[in-house]
Amino acid sequence: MTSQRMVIAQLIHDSDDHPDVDTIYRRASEIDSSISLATIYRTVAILEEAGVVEKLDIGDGRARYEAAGEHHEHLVDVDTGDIHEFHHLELEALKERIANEMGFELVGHRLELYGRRLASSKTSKDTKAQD
Amino acid sequence: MTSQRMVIAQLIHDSDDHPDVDTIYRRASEIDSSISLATIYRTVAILEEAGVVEKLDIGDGRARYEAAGEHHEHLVDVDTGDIHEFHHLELEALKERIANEMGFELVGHRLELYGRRLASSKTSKDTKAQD
DNA sequence: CTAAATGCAAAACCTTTGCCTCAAA
DNA sequence: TTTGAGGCAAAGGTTTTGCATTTAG
Repeated sequence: MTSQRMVIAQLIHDSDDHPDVDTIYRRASEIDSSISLATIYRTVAILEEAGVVEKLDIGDGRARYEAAGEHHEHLVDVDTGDIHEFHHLELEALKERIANEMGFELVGHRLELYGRRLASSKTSKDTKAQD
Repeated sequence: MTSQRMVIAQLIHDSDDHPDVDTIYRRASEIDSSISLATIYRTVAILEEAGVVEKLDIGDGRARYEAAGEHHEHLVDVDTGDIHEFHHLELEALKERIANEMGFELVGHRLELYGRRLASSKTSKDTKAQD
């Protein structure tokens, strides 16, 4: 509705990395220098609530955000901090099945793999699992 | 080595829930009222480093700890906040395989499922997946 | 015009750290 | 005694909030 909100939503949508709030703040400031940190926090909360963005927690103590959409998982390169996305149907199904086996309906999940690049794949920076 | 450290280690080992630092602090205080919060933080960090306890992050902004040992995953009941543990070999293998497919050696992972108890299982409070 | 959103600054939370004291070996 | 651990309180980093002001509809 407001211009700030559009700037922030657009910005997250255009980001193909996984910016934390401070990064979003800095990028938003370049577009509208009057935007405040508080607005970033309030807006990402609203956007998340609305299902427009998704919060990501890779365990470094601050929230990251990405555009919502095709749900994918994240593999964090422990040496570089790079986040690689992947999508795995078998995994999706398995999570669901496990929840059901335990008597639950799966309403959400959080998964991050932490890995170190194998020597044999050092040459390919963009190896992806089935996607 | 010190009495405080033993109290804390013992306490976490005896807890079958997943206490956060403040809870550990309160429980430890009952045993030794002179223990300080700083010591809890320093000690859990050391115990984690030593592989004696494991840090758990269920996304509520504070760290929880449990005794290390058989690695299991957690399913959080979104209605009650209860944490249910499960162990699933197929999942273990799949995570490893996905990392490898992406050219990584899996060095860690984090998984939580968030679920709502199915009506059909409302009677059983202790349903477990294969374990 | 009216309600909602923003900015600013203060506060709330969890966690870490400096420094001096105390305890273990 | 000597080194490491603990207590206390202050500081750090991230996120939230109160309140007055501005903006959208």
